[in-house]
Amino acid sequence: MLDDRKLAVLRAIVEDYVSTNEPVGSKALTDRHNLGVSPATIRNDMAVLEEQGYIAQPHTSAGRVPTDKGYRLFVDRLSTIKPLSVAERRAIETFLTGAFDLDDVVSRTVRLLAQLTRQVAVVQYPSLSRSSVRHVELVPVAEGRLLLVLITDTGRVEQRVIETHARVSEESIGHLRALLNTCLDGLGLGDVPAAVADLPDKVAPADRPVAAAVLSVLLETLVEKHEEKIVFAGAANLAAVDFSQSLRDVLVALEEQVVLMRLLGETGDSSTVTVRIGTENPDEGLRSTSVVVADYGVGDLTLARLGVLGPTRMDYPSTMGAVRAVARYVGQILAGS
Amino acid sequence: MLDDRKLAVLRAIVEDYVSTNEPVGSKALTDRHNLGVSPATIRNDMAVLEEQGYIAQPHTSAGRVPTDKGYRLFVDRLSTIKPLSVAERRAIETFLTGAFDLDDVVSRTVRLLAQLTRQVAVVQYPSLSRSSVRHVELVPVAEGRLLLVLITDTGRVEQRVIETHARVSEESIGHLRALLNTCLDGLGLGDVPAAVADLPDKVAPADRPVAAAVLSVLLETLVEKHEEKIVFAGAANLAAVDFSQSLRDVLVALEEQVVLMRLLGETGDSSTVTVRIGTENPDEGLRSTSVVVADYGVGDLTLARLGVLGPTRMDYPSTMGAVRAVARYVGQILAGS
DNA sequence: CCTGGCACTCAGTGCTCCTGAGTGCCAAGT
DNA sequence: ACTTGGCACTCAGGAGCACTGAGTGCCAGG
Repeated sequence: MLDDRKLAVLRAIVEDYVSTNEPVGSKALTDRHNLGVSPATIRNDMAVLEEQGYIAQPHTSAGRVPTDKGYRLFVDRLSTIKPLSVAERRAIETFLTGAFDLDDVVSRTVRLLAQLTRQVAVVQYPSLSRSSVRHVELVPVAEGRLLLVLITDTGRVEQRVIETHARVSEESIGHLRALLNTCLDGLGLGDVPAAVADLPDKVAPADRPVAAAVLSVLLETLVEKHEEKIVFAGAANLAAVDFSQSLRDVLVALEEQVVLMRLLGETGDSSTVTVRIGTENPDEGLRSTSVVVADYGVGDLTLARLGVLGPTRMDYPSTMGAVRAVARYVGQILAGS
Repeated sequence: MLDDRKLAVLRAIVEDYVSTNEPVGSKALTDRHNLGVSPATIRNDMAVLEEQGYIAQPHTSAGRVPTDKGYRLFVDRLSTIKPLSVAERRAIETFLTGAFDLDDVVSRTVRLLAQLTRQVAVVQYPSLSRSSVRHVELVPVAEGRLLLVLITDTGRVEQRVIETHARVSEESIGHLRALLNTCLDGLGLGDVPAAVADLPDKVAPADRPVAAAVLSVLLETLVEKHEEKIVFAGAANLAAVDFSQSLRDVLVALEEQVVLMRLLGETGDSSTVTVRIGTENPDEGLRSTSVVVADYGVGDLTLARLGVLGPTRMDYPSTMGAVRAVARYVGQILAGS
């Protein structure tokens, strides 16, 4: 259906259009790439490509521009992920290794990725549900108030205040703390609800009300924080691109946590880097953008996702390279800390 | 120098320009405001106002536009802060009262303020240094590792990992924890360094190395986190305004923590709401924006600042009203929790 | 199947002209 | 001394128009 030369033509069109941001014509193509044929031949090929929906003309007397379908083909079959340069790798390393807590890792990552790709970077916090309990702590903070601190093996720390309505003795707290830790330590957070179910029976009857309060808050925390936090950076890079009037829509979308979730979330398959192009995006305001997403995690365990959002007209190979590299490094950093 | 009518003219110009976003001419002024004089008279007044630098013409045959100096006069002498409507107050209340931790309060606040003013909202986290210690907790998380958790009376929780290089007995930890809490409880964070200085002497000799490690991390935390966190929201509202090509500069500025710090920070005086207009701003990229800032805190204690950033052409009375109201409510929320 | 040639299309540019909002100034009125 | 109507002047922005040139589609010949 599409012979090799036509694919080469499509590749050339994508590359040229990405770098110049102008519709590319048959003449320009033969000049810049040595395809070994004349412009007229190219024109025939382009006519076919257009008929199949891979490219389009903004207006009759203009060159061709790749369609979403064209980019899709390019990403799937005509390009390979471009590894980062040594300098870039080193930059990542030095930039990320200084981080001292999870917030810091995430905020550095998102800024780094934005800078590296000159686009908008999006990073999801390591999912609570996929990590496991390292420690649970109960701290009395005031009369009738306890603080529950939950520390996970990914370095995430959640804290919540518990209203006990009654004074609780140091001793009871000690018991509860010990009980919680022996039962939950090392448990995957997803398994906590089950493990918690039969805990009340093991508590001295006098402490039951307090235990109930603590456990309900604990479960609440797991559920609530399951709606995972996502941050982004590099919005300024959007202004550099010409988004006609839809820039506003894109910014609005970025500020919606829910939209960001979907943005990263719905990539089902397990390849290293996934790309969603233009109208493949679920969200209305992001129809003219593409998203490059990768999982990150420790070892085989996927903790969360990160990615980059930019115009469909983006340098996919490089962006994919950057996203993949950063995802790997973040995994290493998390594993090491 | 400027009689009452000239001031009225300036006020009218500001109001009209803010609402229409178009240079306002003498005719339009007499039509929309009943000033009781003819356009010709207004023209004379406008000539004077222009000579004094309060207004300017974009080009010869156009109406007048307020200058930064004009807005300044308007804000200082020609307008009063406009209180929010009842509906708006209620919205604030319902929006903020659901918050369950500090992060939540801040993130709700910033989104609320952005929505209320239809501009970019900026909120600074309650400053660590002005709050005081509610509780210090030490938790062993692994062989040779302790977690230090610092809880302040503003609900802020800081945690850091301490490498002790050696196993520490539960007992030693208990001692240290008790010691820290008795010495530091209720202390302003600014006073902690001094109080910490003579702590090592009170520790059993065997525990000295551990204590030293803990204290140094504690001090580090105070210093590092003193660089206070600032968040913003509502960037999408910028796109609605026409910032010529400087939108990019504004976005860049917003993503720089340092710039945001300065933005909120350098308002010296103690009036409820301060306004910085256009070129009064320290930062290069924000020369065409104005900032409306207010302190917030509990009682007389100022904890931090929040504010709004928008085009110099903004509705100052309403914006100031919204900022002031939100600042008060946040104070109440923080006091109540 | 490729190629050169040719007629055709049309966005973008530069030009002029025109309109209308708005000004500044002046001389007359209160 | 201030206000006012009148009037000439300015100039941004829009409409109309011709021109240019990049780019196309198609066809006949290699």
